Amino acid sequence: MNLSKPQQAVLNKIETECATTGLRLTAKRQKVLTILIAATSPLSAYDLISSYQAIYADALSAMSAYRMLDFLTEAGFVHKLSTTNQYLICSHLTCDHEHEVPQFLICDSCHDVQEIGIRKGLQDELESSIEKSGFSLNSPQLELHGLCANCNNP
Amino acid sequence: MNLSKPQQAVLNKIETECATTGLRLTAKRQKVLTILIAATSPLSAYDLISSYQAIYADALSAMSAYRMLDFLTEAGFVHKLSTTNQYLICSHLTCDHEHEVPQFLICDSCHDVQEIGIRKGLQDELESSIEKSGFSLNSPQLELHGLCANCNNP
DNA sequence: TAGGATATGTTATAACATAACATTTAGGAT
DNA sequence: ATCCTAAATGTTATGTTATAACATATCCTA
Repeated sequence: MNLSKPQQAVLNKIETECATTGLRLTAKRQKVLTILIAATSPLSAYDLISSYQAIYADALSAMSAYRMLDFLTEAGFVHKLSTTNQYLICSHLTCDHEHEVPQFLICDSCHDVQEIGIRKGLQDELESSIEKSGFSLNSPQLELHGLCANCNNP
Repeated sequence: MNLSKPQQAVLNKIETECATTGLRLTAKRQKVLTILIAATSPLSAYDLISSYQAIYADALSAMSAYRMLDFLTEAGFVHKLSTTNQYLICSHLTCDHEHEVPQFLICDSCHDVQEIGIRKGLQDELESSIEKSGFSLNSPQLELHGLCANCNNP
């Protein structure tokens, strides 16, 4: 499967990180990851299974697909959109700055998804509104639905 | 089905609002709503179906359940938690202040859910970080996972 | 190189959600 | 009052998402 240069950079970065941290990026996991890196939009688990079959001429069971997705999500390489049950590569992997709370703008018209970084002030505000309750956050993720710039001005 | 006084107040408020706005709160919808008002934790659609059967000795089909839930969610009386596929009554219906962006703190240990209001500063910050992209929001909802105060200090 | 941990294979099924079309009911117009 | 229409509900079937349970293979390490 052919990746563009920036896509290849993402894959390289993940490979390096796995080598460093001891996470096992097996052949199948790498193939799944490659599909997600190359995808132009978020994929459902079953989309992924179809792509896998089409691209690698090899079956991927639902069970395996979900296991791979769990692994990649756990590791922070991939995000799951709970509101649409889809998966997408983290778009901030090759940034240098500190990893932030992922925040997704999901267009309900064209289904495009943009991952934006949460701003510091916002994150602070969010956390303070929560700590008051004695609640401790566990990697929050924001999914915001609406219309993207294109669909707003057709 | 017996509701506590504050629960009854929620139901009354919704009945009044429907009478005012012309929304049709049919008998079945009211029964579903009553179950959700009385529930001590969020319910899945199929939880609701079981409760309905148990309480009203009458079948509720999946199709109907989802239709009722859609209606109640559309109307803003009920929220859906996308991360857990569960539904719960809006806990701010009998507040006087302006209705806010719903924000949920979901405990991954005891599964308790707390609905807190988003603070003004946070909402502003959120919106400004989004408008920059030309994106227009459509009733955002935040679901934040972590551990509640009880589970933090057992 | 044996043994345990991690990953994957396999089968089945659970859990969540909606399509499509028929029928009933509520409420306004005449 | 009763007809008409839109909204709601009934019914059947099926699509979609996700996991349980147990078998087998592979990898690392002592």
